[in-house]
Amino acid sequence: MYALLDCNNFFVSCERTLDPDLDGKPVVVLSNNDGCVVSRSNEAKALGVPMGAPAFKYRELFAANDVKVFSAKFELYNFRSQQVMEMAKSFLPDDAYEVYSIDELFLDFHGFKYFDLEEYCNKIRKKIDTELKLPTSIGVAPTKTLCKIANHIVKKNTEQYPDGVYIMDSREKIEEALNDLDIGDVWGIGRKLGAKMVDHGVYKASHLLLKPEMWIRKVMGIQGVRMINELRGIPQLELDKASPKRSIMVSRSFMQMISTKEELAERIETFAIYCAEKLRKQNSCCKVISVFIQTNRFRKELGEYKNGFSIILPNPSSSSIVLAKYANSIFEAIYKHGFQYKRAGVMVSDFVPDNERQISLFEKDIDDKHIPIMKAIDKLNSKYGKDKIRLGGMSGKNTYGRATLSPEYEEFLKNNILPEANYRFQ
DNA sequence: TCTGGGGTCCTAGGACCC
DNA sequence: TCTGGGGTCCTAGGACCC
Repeated sequence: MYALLDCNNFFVSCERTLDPDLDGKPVVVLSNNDGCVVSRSNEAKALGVPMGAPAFKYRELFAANDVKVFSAKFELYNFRSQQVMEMAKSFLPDDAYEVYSIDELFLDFHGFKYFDLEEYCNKIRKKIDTELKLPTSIGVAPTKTLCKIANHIVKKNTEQYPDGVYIMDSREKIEEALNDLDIGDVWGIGRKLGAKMVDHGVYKASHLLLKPEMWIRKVMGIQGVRMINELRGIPQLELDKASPKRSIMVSRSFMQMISTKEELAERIETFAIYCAEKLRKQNSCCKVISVFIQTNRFRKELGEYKNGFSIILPNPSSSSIVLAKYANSIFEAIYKHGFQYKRAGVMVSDFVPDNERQISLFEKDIDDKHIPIMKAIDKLNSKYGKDKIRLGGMSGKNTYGRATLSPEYEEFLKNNILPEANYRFQ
């Protein structure tokens, strides 16, 4: 059996660890630039605030219902996430887990045959709840896809499962769950596939199992075949071990649109430098760097332009200086005057370990010279705080709108050295 | 006025090879 | 008038996830 441990309303729950007065009140957390709702308390959900709701459309509802609104504090969420993961992992043998996202952890209960899993999961949950003040749900089932569903069931039926644990351990329980579950709520069915399924009369998860495998294969590809096996209780997906990332992206939407070339160039350079720092943190060098820029897709009347381009580096690099230079040269090539830009980003990919760099015979390799400088900068920044040391030209302006930091959070930042995240970021 | 920021995997189709 | 049949590798784009 596998389990999925999932933190309930994670970002909101993190806010409540700083201020218990928020308990029982409607609370939402907003994305960067205070743009979208990315986490909602149960009370906020009950008021009809959807996930991803643009904040400006809900200001009145927030005010009318005294909803507490917070800007995202990713340092805090990462810190809490690591606390949860550490605590949960301590209940399992080495490597019998997969950190799936900032608030989700898969557990592998292989070898727990003689354990009462319900009782054991309760123990895990209670410890996290009492010591960290973070509520979680645990779904247990024979496959990862069914764990997702078991977890979903816990969250939907809190009165029925007040302990936050559901064990899906029989044919009948699985059948019942699949009969109840809308096809769009199956892990791996998104908006497009969901619509297509409905067109073909597949409304519930169980309907999918009635379709011939050839049809599944044609409509959904190989993933679909895996999915139906997982739904039948035949494991197709193993736990992924923590592995270095295969690509790294830094991108932002700008609170105010950017119309000068210099300002946008500066942002791109900053993004490239952040990419380089993340690369060095996982001891990788990249072979490819890409840059994209785009106007506001919600303001088409201002004119639309969107472009991006990748180049292969002469030598794999993790140098801030090198990556900033190439990012800028791409930017020069794709920039078009006369538009107001809303969003831009830099992505690096095609990694090699930094001790296995294959140096081009024909290009001079300057990366080696940069490495000592870079490492020194990284060290100073980790000691004294992000961006205390910067390359000349890197923007020092804070371009985020982050209006609603609380005094408790200022206090929290003062008292904690925040570790880096090493999992997928929400 | 105001609409996030990351990631992964798969597929189709083109380039190229013999 | 006639115009192979495979393979492999790479890339862009689309789908999904949180």
